[in-house]
Amino acid sequence: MNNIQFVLNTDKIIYKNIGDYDLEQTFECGQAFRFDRYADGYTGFVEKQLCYITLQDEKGQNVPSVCGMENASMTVKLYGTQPTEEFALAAGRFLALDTDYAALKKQFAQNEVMARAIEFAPGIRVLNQDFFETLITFIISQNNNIPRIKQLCDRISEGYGTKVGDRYAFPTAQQMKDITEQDYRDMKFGFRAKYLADAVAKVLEGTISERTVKSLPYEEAQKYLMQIKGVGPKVADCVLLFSCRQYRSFPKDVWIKKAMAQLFPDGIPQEIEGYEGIAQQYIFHYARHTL
DNA sequence: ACCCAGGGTAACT
DNA sequence: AGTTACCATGGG
Repeated sequence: MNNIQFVLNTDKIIYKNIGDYDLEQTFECGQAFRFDRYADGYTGFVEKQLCYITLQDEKGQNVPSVCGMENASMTVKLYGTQPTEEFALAAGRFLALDTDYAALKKQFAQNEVMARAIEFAPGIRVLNQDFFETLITFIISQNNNIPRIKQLCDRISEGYGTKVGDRYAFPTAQQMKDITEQDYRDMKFGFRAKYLADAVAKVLEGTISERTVKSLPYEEAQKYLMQIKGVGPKVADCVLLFSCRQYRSFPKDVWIKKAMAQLFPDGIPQEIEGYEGIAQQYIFHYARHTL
């Protein structure tokens, strides 16, 4: 774990000495569906606050990527509110600034194939997103392509989320409580309609609680999430990896299955043990852009 | 028109 | 335990 070093300003937080980071690799690698490229960076919601995220090189110049740079920084500008120290820490965790990626990558790169995948996209970070949003968006993701997943996530946000500035936050479970299965069908969610209704209901009635998921060991947490209709091993793994810090959770989609067969015919290399999920992001990105 | 998508379920061997 | 059709929709 790293210490998160930051400076609070009136409307923004500046994180210092952040190590390798690439905004496009991080926000467009299929882990988050509600961040948009804007000006020199990306906008989206962090902890229900609308943020504008940019990276700076050692001279303070905005750049899309700071891989290989010393003393790079990240700026998170808030819309219409003042950052607190508590928010700065939470946002830092969301953005994975508290995790020592230099050490992880050094360990992974002892494997030759992993070294290649990391070199291809050294600025990927696994975000730590909101539990409920991650659950819902990855139910939507099943048997669906990324552009359309984004579209459907936007649709549900614009219909039921809180408007902040000119954008809509992803709705809470409470905000989604009156959406019926038919409503989801009318919004073109297709066969996922009943899955979404079940997920929201189980979260609201407490059958699925965020606190419980986060307290359980990996295997039990996966089974626990699979109580929800339409949540199988892949969706559960995505939720655990992208919102519960279960870094050994290894979502296996069609791309990863293809990539693993080709890149690692002998199975998962021991160099990534314990952090298969983080390693998986490099492999996923590498596979999608080269295979 | 055609294939496929960051899959899951149910109904089969 | 390991296959396979089917599910809705629309991006490319």
